[in-house]
Amino acid sequence: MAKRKRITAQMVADRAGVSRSAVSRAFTKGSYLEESKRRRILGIAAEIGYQPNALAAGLQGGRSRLVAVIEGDIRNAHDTTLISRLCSALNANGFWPILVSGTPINGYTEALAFPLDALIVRGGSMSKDLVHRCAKLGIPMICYGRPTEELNIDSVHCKNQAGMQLATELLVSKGRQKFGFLGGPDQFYSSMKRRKGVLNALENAGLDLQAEAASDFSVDGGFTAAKTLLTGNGHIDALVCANDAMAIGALGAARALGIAIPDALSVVGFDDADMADWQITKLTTVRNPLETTVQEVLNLLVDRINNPDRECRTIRVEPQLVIRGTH
Amino acid sequence: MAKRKRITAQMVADRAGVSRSAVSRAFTKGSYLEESKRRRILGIAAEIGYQPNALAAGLQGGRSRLVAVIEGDIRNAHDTTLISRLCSALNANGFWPILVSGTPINGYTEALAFPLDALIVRGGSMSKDLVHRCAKLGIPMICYGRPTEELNIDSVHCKNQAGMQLATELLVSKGRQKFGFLGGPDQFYSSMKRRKGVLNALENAGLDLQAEAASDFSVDGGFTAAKTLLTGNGHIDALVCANDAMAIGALGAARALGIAIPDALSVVGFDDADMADWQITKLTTVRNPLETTVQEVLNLLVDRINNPDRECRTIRVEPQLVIRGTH
DNA sequence: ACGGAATGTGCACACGTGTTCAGTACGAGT
DNA sequence: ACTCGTACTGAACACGTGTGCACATTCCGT
Repeated sequence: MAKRKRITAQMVADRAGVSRSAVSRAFTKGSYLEESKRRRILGIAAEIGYQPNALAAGLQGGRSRLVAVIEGDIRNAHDTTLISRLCSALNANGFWPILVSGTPINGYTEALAFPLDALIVRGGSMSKDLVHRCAKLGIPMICYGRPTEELNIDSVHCKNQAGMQLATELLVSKGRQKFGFLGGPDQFYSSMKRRKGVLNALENAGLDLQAEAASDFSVDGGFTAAKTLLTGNGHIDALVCANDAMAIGALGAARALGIAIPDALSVVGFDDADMADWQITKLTTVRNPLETTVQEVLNLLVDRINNPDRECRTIRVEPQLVIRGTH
Repeated sequence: MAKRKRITAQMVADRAGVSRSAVSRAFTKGSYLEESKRRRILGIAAEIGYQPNALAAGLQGGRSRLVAVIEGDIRNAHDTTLISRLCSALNANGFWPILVSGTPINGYTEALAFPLDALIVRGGSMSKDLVHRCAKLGIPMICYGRPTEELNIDSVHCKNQAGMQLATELLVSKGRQKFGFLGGPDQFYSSMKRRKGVLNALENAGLDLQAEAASDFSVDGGFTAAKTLLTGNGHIDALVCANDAMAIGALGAARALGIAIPDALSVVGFDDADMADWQITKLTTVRNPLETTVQEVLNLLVDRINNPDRECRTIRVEPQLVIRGTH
């Protein structure tokens, strides 16, 4: 073997005694071709294992069905899950996701070597250069996790502020009065908005934020930060966390300190990640719905491809309170 | 815009007053081209945003640098992490991973529409058809998670049996005598081998397995199964779990039942997943090293591309005992 | 001054496909 | 019989690139 010889349409044509065009037509539905001939061609193709070369087809002017998914540096397990689902959805809709991860070399513009049908990127991984080049080349760009109206780019993101406000209001309604907030890295858009949600709810209730700490969206980070927060001077009876991982760390810290949950302390998170629903966790949280987000991204993408000149759109996904056992 | 006009080498050539060949050569290192001319070309290319079209280049006979990564139906969080790392590594080495996930339609053979440089697949997601077609087309196939010598396919997998045996021996050396085993789905190759490791260690120590249950590699599954196991008739002082997720579920079950860990019960897992090292967990486990696996897969791949006719190779990755706090 | 090596460049081909365009065969309508 | 429309087909082109080959130019040694 070794010779890596690709099976071409010409071979099928020779074998079937037809022209190469006929073979192409046999695979293109909506083309004129005598039914018996089409069946014979498809039969021979299956027999010798012929498949139209997607590269050549993509070159041929039309759509390539290739979509770059810029993963960037992933921190959050929830993000990894989202990407995985997104790729599945792309597959199911006949697209081929090319995953671009790791640290950016040229702001991820290397991926533009392919004639992409679209490019999907997380808000945090967008570079000016990438945006500029995509616009110039006319490649649709879909962003998730952050609004991008000002850049004239389609985007999908969860209503972070409203969601966290909902969760905080729940705790207020339970009679909690001394609130702490466990945030993520400063530059994270989502963490900033979620914090705002907490402050809004507290202001509406005439309460103040008693304590605050920032960590890195990880379980361990949450554990350490919560431990400090809970052993600090001011007493706290409610801890709102900017994501589920940190909330779970906080639960561990409370347990280590002998603080009863939810009797002495309410803890809520954000995302409704897998681990929030574990029986050993049962974290009260806010659902940041993956399926909806994925579906909306796909809708935007398909819609944009069919109608390249339409106005850009920003989809705000509705968060949802998930009542479990830690509030 | 809308016209999605790709910038071609010809445009750069016109602008620079050279032939199109010169432009191609400017981007191909190792080609003869006057240095000043090369610089001028690259300058103009950067200016108008030209990049060689990877599709056209791939079509041109040589390597396409495309690698299909068959993800299949992912169950395990650890698998998702592996795939993410794998894609990063492929990126870093100049390959473009096309992710194929979801349920197989034709045994994942649709991905062969691309002239792939290679195809990476998990042991569990291999179909006879896929193997056959790849062999016929001369596309290198790398498998991970299962040995595949009999199929003449390169593969990488962890020494499941030896690893679990190591962990069991650790518990034996601590004086544990009543062992339970928490396994995964029957058809999982890895679970089977890990169980064998437990039995080996016990046999060497003259001990019997006291109790056994099978679950689904998930935290919740582990929780439920462990609860049953721990409340059953036979008393148990050591619980060996086929992966970390189930072990963490088991830890939760023990806590719920008021069983002190590690005083009254030892628990060990397998994988050394992220969650095993959480401060709230500190699970004693066996490292199934991701980085090594990824690196070995990449080595096999590059080596195979450079030398298509070499003998197939099976790499057995050495597991490593990770001592933490639950044994 | 002259032959030959060394260096640099452009032409043309190949890669494998989808699709347009002109053209053939054939049946039906007048 | 003649025209017209219909069903079908093959030749040819375009997509954008890398590279073999032949040719042009420069340089050097004698």
